[in-house]
Amino acid sequence: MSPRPKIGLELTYILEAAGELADQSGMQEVTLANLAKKLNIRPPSLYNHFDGLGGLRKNLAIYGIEKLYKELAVAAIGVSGTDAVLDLSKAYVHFARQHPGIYEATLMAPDPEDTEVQQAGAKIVELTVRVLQAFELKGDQALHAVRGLRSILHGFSSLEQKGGFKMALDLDESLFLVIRAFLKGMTA
Amino acid sequence: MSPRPKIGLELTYILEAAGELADQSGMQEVTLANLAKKLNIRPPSLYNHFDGLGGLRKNLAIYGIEKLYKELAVAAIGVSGTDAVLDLSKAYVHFARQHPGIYEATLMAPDPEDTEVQQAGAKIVELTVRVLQAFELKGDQALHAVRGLRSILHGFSSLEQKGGFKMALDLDESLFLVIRAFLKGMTA
DNA sequence: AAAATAAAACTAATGATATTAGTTAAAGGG
DNA sequence: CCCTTTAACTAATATCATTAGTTTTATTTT
Repeated sequence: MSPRPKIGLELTYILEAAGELADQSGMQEVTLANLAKKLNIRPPSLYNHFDGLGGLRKNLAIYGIEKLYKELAVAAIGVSGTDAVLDLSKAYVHFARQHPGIYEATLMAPDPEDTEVQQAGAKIVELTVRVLQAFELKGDQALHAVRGLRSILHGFSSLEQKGGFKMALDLDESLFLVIRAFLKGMTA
Repeated sequence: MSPRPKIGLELTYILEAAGELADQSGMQEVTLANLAKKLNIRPPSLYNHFDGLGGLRKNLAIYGIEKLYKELAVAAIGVSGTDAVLDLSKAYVHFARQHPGIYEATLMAPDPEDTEVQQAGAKIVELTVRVLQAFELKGDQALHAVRGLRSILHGFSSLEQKGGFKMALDLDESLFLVIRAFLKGMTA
């Protein structure tokens, strides 16, 4: 009933190529033309794998969010409390530094409200919730704290990437100080 | 020596049109074609005012940063300490909500390292420094704190805009709680 | 007032892009 | 061995940014 399977594998392969393109040259260079050139096929052939440029962006966003989640998940293993949050934070900014294009893609889905995109992001939220559970925040406090931590991590990564931090001041030190202050103030 | 002056005014007028376009339809819709249509001129005519699409993005970024700065500056008048930081934060997210496209443009300069873009951004950094001065942070602490506050404000605004906060939970309450926790932890 | 100048519009043409339509080759299931 | 489906292809179209060269027009200068 179906010849030439391995579609799932093929798509992953294409997304890996797109991810390399993004990391090397930025998201504005991941066009169907450039991606096709890298894969040695003609641009229209890509429509067999996803729905045009928008489809590519959506798939690449999900691919990136899941890739980020995997790295965050291993960073959160075997630690708890403040250390767990710091390790998670370190892993987050490390990912953004090592994969600037993929991280950028993470936020460039044509429709952020799309179910699949939301589901991928929800896993990171859940992970953050678990890591913050050790602080025994009561009621809505826990949910507010998740928003706060995510804001810090995304804001810091995004500003660092866009060259927002000009001072000659250690970046990781800034991050750790902010995270520690946030946790201290949240639990006090 | 010069006919047809008023270039400065013209450019501002064009940027206002581009800003409306951005706020109404998002930055992906601010193309030279769409902008020219809105202004009732032909796309090549825009090259008399700035250097192509990249030039438009750069100018719109500066325009947006300065517009944001003005609103932040008035919000920081007549208040000090925690209240000043909260008012500044409120004004920041309010701007991002009211002008999503212009806020987006703020981060879409072709070269964030560009001198003019950096200078515009520096004014916001200086304002943040002044607002945080009441906390009498010692040494590098003050600089780290500026990075922290900017990370929270940008991260929160960006995630809110991209639909990152799905929980039915008051947004402003989250922001104020995070800011308060950050300040408390920073000064403790 | 007339001429010179410079800004800012225009038309026309080019190249890159995404996209659609319709076609072809090939691999695996029946 | 044939059929079906996948995934490639070619050809054509529309939109976009951009460049080159031209024209209009207002202001400045003579």
